[in-house]
Amino acid sequence: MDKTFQPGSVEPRWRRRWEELEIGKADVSSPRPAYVIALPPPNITGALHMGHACGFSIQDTLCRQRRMAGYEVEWCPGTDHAAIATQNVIERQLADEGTSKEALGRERFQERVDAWYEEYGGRIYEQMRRLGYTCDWSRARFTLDAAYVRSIRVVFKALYDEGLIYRGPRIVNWCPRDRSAISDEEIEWQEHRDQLYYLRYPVEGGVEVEVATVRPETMLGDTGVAVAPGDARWAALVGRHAVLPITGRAVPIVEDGAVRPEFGTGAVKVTPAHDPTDYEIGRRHGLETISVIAPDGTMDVPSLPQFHGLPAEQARGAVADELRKLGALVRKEEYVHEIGHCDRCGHVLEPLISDQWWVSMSTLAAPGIAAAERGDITFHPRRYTDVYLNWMRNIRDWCISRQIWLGHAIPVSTCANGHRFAWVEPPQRCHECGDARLTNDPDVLDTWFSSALWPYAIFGWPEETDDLRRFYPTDVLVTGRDIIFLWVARMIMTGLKFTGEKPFSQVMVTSIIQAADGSRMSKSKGNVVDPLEMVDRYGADAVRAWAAAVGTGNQDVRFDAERIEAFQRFANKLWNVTRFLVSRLGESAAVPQLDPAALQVEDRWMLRELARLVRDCDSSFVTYRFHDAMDRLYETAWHSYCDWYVEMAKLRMRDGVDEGSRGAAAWTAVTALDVILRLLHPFMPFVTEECAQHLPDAAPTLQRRPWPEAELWWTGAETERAHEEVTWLIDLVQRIRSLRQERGVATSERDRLHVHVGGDTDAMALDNATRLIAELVPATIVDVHGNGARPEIVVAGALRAEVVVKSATDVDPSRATRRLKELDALISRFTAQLGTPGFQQRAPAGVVTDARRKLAQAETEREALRRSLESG
RNA sequence: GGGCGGAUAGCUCAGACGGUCAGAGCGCCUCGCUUACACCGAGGAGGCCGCGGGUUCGAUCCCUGCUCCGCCCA
Repeated sequence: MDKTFQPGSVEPRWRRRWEELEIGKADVSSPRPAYVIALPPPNITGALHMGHACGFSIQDTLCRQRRMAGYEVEWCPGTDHAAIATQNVIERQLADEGTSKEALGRERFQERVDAWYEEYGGRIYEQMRRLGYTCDWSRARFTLDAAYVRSIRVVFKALYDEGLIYRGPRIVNWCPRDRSAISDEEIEWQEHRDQLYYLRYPVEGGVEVEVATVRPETMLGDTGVAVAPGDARWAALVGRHAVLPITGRAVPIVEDGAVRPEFGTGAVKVTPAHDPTDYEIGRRHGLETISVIAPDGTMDVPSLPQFHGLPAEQARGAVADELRKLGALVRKEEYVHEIGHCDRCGHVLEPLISDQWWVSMSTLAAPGIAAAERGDITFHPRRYTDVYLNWMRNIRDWCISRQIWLGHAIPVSTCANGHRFAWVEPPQRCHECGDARLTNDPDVLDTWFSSALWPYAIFGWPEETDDLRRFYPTDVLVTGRDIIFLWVARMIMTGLKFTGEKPFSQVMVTSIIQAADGSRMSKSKGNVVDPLEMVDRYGADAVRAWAAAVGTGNQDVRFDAERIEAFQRFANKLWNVTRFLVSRLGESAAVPQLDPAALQVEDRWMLRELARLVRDCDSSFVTYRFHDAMDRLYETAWHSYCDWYVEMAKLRMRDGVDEGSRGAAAWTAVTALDVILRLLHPFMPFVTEECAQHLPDAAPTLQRRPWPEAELWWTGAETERAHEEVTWLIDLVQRIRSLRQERGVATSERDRLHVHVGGDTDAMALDNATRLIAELVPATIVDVHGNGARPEIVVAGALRAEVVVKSATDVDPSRATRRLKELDALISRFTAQLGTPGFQQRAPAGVVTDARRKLAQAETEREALRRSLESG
């Protein structure tokens, strides 16, 4: 065995083994209970990022644990066609080649897309394998698979025929670069420093109204002026008309609650065609909607050639100049505000009126709200239930059409006679009149529309497949909170609607991984961390353990590679303690038969620690708090097991000691390590497999070993007693070590320390305590009485040690004095607490007796210390 | 404008029926290459648990106000 754990050489071997054994492949006909996770499909052409590494690692951990616990696990992987992102990439390529998709035509464009998928599709699967994920690759799905496309059309047609999908003109967030609508959830807000322009419009009757705007160019499309209801500054003007400069249009002045009186002058221009709030105001007051910006983001005002065709941003200055000439521009001031950007391409969004397809959401939302309210679907951490419900209760209709070429065509045709209908199979004739002259809708569906069916469409819905019967509904969905609305809510709504069942019962929301400075990781900022680079540097186990440790908390995390490095060391620690056992017991030796009578207190202490660890891990899986599990595993494996148990049992594992005692130590050491490795395996699969392989009775993979359970006797009364006393002993050893170092005794000097151990113990014979102390401190134990030295008293629980360091003349009372001060503080604290009026009556009995016991203990120790000081 | 979350050791973060719960990792200081591990071991320093009120026998934890910092929605 190598002296250090080498992830680079170990990992490929185990990945192969798992593939050969088809660990991830689910058997649809097995009698075991099913446990199912649908992987949130990453972009097929994308690369794994830290967010994936975090969420996917957590899913693999869940799956590995359930396999060990006896479930038939189906973790269905898949990829998403990410329409806009992919189209952007290919359009850039075409531009580099000096051509465009329009020049290519739809068919040849599609060929380019297919070639791109061919080349890059599945690359992300390879990356996932590097991290040891055990998805069921045999069932991998892609959102453009023929069967999947059919599922989408079935859903679309059903919603359409029911009247829940409609088409109509509305204001949408429009991306001029993608030439497509974008849903509310896909907007990225960024702060901009702009100018706030104050404009003066003449009002009928010789007065004026002054409005403030950051977009003077849109005034060409103004159809009103609005003020807050009851605003005294403008009340006199309400109901009259303002006359717009440049266009000369007369527009009404109205009162509307959406106007914030503190903004600008309290009066605002209203451009219903180019601002969502103005659109609403316009609707409320019956204002005209005049569009002045084209879908490409340029001004569309043929009657004003000086502005027509200018990009809106340029037109802003031009219009402002003209207004200045007309004396309508009062002043400008700097103004900071947030502007929506397309989260796919980053371009500034332009609110525009356009014809789009919509899903009416309120009827779909109601069952989704009820399911969460009833607790049929629960979120972890719990607070996300409220986030979800809040959004669902205020849900707005969903714009599902996108004006791009790539993706699922909207399955709607219109015949020459004007009949419009939705279809599942591409039609030859009109469903109503049979006319063969059909026009297909040119738009495609929002990618999230297809994702909304993911948990059941992957198993073949609407066909009644075996997979669907066996694996749906799924158990848990693991994802980041940024797509609770985009995706989770929509899966719940369509799942309930079309399968009659909730698509999953648990939603596990993982932390978002931020850059080290707390900003968002993004390619454009150049601050992304590549998970594979982390795997290369620290090993896959370290990256996965990190994911568990940071991924399930309540908070977002700032990325810190040192945290990963800590788990690399942990893997090495496990490796080395295994190496140590193997060196003492021999490679693949049989597990020694246990003779319970030969168990020592430290063995029982370790078993009790193990029992607690098993219990804590189990509860962490129930509550989805993996950071707790990781914490406990790290602590128990490293500190309880390596630092204390193995050190205590070391002597007994040498040759030539009593066979019974040696056997009990070996049994306990192997049992404990085996349990730790199995508990840790879902989190750190590689190192645990590799270590377990060197232990007796190795299985081909830990995935075929059962999830550990604590034996009842590990927590029996005898074990409890032993555990308590060994805990005292550990405390005592730490105090003696501390004392020694304060006196400048080198760690390696054992001959100069003299200790006499006394006290009242039940489970532990004093000579046994003496043996352990000698080993652990380490020290040579002699009875200090009668040699003239003045001992210092160290107390822990019922154990007491009289310690002489170096010669008697060296004794420095400062330590004892300091400890006395601590004890005094402690004693006065408990005395005060016990003496507080009401405490003894009102506090729970346990707290009171606890306080009394601790007070008594502190007093005992103080007495002992005082005596030792006085005797000197 | 509305809603949510956060503020704990130098850094990154845990924390609990309200009662030795003030913790971990990293960093720092002092020892030590003791036959598993220097990717290590031993010891140690370091915190008015953001600020002000309130509830309580008792508050870092509950309530309230404030100050900063994020995120979401409009």
